[in-house]
This record gives sequence, C-alpha cells and structure tokens, in this order.
Amino acid sequence: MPRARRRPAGQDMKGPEGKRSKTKNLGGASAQVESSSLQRTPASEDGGEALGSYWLMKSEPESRLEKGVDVKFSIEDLQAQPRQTTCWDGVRNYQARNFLRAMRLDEEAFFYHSNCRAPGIAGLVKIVKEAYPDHTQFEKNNPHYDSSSKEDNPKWSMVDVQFVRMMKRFIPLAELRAHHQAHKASGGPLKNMALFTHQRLSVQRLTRGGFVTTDATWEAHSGGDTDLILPLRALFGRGV
DNA sequence: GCCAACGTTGGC
DNA sequence: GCCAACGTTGGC
Repeated sequence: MPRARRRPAGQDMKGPEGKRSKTKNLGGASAQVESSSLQRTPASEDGGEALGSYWLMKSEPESRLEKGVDVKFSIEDLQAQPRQTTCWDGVRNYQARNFLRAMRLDEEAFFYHSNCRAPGIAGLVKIVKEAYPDHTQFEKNNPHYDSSSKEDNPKWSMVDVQFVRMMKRFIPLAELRAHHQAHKASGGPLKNMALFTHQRLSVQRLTRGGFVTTDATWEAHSGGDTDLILPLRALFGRGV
C-alpha cells in the first residue's frame, strides 16, 4: 500500500495501518478539491462499473518504522489475522480514499507487496466490509492521526479485506513492468496500469484501461469469463 | 543507502 | 494561482 502502511488488526480492531500507500496528507483544503475531482470520474469511465471493479492494494511486507510504529503487513500477516481479515487503515491520500469508498462487497483485489526485496503481486483478497470511518485518524498516537478531521465529519475511510488465496505464482514487479512497457507500444491491456502511471498510489482500480483496456480486449484476453484473474491468466498463463 | 518521481506545502 | 522547497514513496 501506499505507503500506507498497515499493521495487523482484526477486522474490528485497530490495527493495521497499514498499508502503505497512502500518502498522507492532512490538509483540509485539498479535501474538497479532491472529492470533487473524484465525483467527476464516474466508475463507468474506467470501465469498472459494468463488470464490477478489480483492485490492487499495496502493503509493505518488511518492517519499517513510521513514527515509531512498525508498518509491516504482508499477505502472510493477513492470513494470520482472526478470520484472515483486517481493516485497511492509514490511507491518507484522497484518490486512494475515494477508491476505498468505491469498493463494493465481494469485489476482489490483488495484494501487492511494496518497498521490499521482492515487490510484486502476492495474492488475492476480497472486500468484506464497505467503507466506514478510519478510526486511526482520531488517535493521537497513531502515525496517521489527522488533527484536522472531525468525528462528525470523518475525512478518511477504510474497508475490511479478507484473504482469498495466494497467487499460484508470485508475479514480480519486473514482469508486470515488462508487459507494461511492451503494451505501451502494442496497445495491450497493461499499457495504462496505475502501478506505473500513478506509481505512488496505494489503492488502485484495475480498469479495462489498466488491465484490460476495452471490451474487445477484455474479451480477447478473458475468453468472456469474468473471473478476476483471467486478465492475469491471459498474460501469464494458468500458473497464476 | 541512493535517488528519481511525484505529491504537498506555503510564500508570494 | 504559480512554483520552489520539501517530504514521501518505493524501486533498485
């Protein structure tokens, strides 16, 4: 995640903050700017709506201290949580937050390991609770405390995610990048993948412009099946 | 540990 | 509203 880091916590616990990705910024003025820009971008614009959206969420699998708190949270850490579920707290970037708010129950996300020895897609998780206020924004000792956020109008949100499975084969960043590079020339499905075009975004939507560019390419790459991993299978084979 | 990219802050 | 300084992200 962004560097949003997270740490473990059970679904209703507090905890994780983790994921990284996020960038925190706590400014107030920008909040309104951002949310309006979000609303300007209908989900259908990136193709997520009709078929449901697919997501990519970054988390740091190796220890790193942020204001004295270890933000490590790997997919193995998620598996070790009660019900293999955690709340995705700590996102402090408006674009990422808006994606959290757009997530719907049972949609799946790729769990991406970032800022580590082996960056890449490690597994699949699913949304088991839609967006609700991120309690860590009100906790003064939390690294992601936001003094500008009010309880009666929380600025930041989180969702709960549950482990689904590991990828059959870990997909390294380098491999994704190689496809991205090739697709920029060929017009392939990864040509606009946010992992590369919006590198610092910790919560990303895998749109048809990112993984599967258009309906036509979706069909070509998925064989008409809407299984989340088909886009990846089309690219990497049955091993994922 | 380095450093490029990029988002945020704040002076003007 | 511009933009330079600064801080963070995150691969290498």
